[in-house]
Amino acid sequence: MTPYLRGELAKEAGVNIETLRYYEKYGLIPQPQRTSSGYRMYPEEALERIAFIQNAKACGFTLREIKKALVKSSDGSIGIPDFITVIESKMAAVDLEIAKRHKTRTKLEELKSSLLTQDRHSGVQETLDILNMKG
Amino acid sequence: MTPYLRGELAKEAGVNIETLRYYEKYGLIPQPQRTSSGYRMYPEEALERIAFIQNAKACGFTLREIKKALVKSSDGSIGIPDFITVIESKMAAVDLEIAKRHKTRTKLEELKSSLLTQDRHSGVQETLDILNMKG
DNA sequence: CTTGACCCTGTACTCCGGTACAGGGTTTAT
DNA sequence: ATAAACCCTGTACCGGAGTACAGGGTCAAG
Repeated sequence: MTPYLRGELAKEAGVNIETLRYYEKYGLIPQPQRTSSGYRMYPEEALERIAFIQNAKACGFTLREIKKALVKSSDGSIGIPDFITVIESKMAAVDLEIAKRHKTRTKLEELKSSLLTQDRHSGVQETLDILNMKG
Repeated sequence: MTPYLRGELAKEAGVNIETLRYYEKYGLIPQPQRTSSGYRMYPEEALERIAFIQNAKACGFTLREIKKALVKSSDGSIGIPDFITVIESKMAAVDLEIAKRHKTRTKLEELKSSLLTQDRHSGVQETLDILNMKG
């Protein structure tokens, strides 16, 4: 099965075929070998690399951050303590996002209950007024 | 004080001056009257409209959704029950986002503790392997 | 030997919510 | 009268993560 052509790898890894070209240009995956006619031939490891990227993405890392991690790791210049710092700041960012969404949810609940306790015959203007409240 | 020029309204509403032009083109705020020389003159209501938009944005509505709501409300064709449905589906969406972020957080925690319990002399490859785990 | 499915390249476009800039006109104060 | 501080327009750009398309080349099957 290995090596994979671009379409095969894309299918196997569950990403769009163009994404592979994008990642390559972005520097997230190394330039693969080519056939004599210029077709990309990906080794088995490419599949793991893509999986790694998807996983890191799912952890909330941006491609830029993933790239940095990959580059640093090939240097060997980053250690576990640094990595933990990165993870901790990412955790803090995620916490912030969660808090923000909780606030949003509260707002929405308030809005909903204002609507429910409102006069049955009031119109939309009042709805807008409610949404208009500073809060 | 009213009517406001564009810069005045922007300052008063706490948005960038260009945002007003953007909202106007987008159809979120009506075309204001103009002076003979073409300057926009916003009525007092514009301020409320901007506040409404900011508020709805803070509730997690996109500009597109806000526009839809505004358009419908000027029709008079949307009632409170519809609005409640909209709010509820937005709440569900927010809940989903919160859940997703909780999952992310868990992943990050796992990753961190794997690193902490790891052999002090292990390198980055192991770290990458951890991130590489399906999960 | 032609058809179809693949591959190559570069470039442009998508969404979202604006922001910035160039090249002018106007208004206000001095 | 002139400078500063506004305003006008259209258009391009930002970041993030791709996606789409045009205009070709290649490979395997029938």
